[in-house]
Amino acid sequence: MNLQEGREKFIQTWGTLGSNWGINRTMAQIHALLLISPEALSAEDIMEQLKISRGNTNMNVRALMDWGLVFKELKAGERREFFYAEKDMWKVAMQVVKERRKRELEPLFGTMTDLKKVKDASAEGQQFESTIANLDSVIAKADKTLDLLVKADESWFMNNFLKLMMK
Amino acid sequence: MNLQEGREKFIQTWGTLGSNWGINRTMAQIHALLLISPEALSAEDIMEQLKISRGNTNMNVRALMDWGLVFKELKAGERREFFYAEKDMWKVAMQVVKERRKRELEPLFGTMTDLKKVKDASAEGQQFESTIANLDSVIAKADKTLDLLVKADESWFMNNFLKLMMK
DNA sequence: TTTTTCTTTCAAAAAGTATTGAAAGTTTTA
DNA sequence: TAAAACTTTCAATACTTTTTGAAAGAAAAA
Repeated sequence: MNLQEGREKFIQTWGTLGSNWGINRTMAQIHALLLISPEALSAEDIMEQLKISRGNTNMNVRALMDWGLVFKELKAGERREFFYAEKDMWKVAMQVVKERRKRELEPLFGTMTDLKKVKDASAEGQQFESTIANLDSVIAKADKTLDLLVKADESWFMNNFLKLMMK
Repeated sequence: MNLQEGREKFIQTWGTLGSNWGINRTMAQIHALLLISPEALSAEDIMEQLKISRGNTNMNVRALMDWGLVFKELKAGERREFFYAEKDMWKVAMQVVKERRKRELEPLFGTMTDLKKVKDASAEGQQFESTIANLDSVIAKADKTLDLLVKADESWFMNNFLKLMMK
């Protein structure tokens, strides 16, 4: 497998992986392309390399910036914008965890609070209450663990401790 | 919010959550319904409660069984099949982790092995090699961590240790 | 064996999601 | 100010995924 084939395979694999996890395939492909590009790319570059339209490129590059995975670079004497990706994959993983926690876990807390208020003496009510209480405790645990993981990334000690644990 | 409203809200929330994570919405809704049902339900029950077709019900119940989240129950003197869900949400989470690891991480290893073979002296080649090597190490770390987590579930000591850590 | 009851399959239709490309918007340059 | 160079928007279109329902299959009952 030569470089060109490798690049294509990586872009396609990352795209498939993304769509398995509820992330737009093109968004993941642009991310992959930027991850393996040594220099920041313009919208035009991305359009050409992935053979996608201008609109599609623009939308997905912005989404990637929203996720905190891609940044703009302003080149002196250049009018157009260039984009580059965070390339430290541990940081990428932490950023994704952080964002999904914010976007999905946080709204869930509100819903769980509402659902925990339901009271009903029937068998169905009992099962409902018990499932909700149990789920709530698992969600709370997951949240604490993810928080610990993300914070570890910002603390030298925990960072090393975790890396040791995962050896 | 009364029981009926709570049940509907839970089913809808679980469905949305599932589809955010690349899981068929209906599959997640059937799972939610079974999670809050004290008794095992027949295909007919599921069809009625979620207002979906027989084919859809059958396909998604089977998918849930494939995931190891739902089981068949044979009732004495009853011809049709009944279905119930594992209700311990910690076990549910572990089962999902286990399955996704098997379905997605394992095939990834093969691809990474191929991609690691690419050698190219150009700047693009250098960035490609470095991104792939870094990604490979993060994936390997994640895999070890998930393995630890799943195994912990089966070990009394690690189970208690982890629960303590996540306090 | 035939009928009944239930499960499974799958092609067609519907619903949902992503993509295009042209037009409008914005910023810089002349 | 006007033109040029680029970015953003969005309605129409294309594509993907899900759902339906009728038919076929299977197992139990008559």
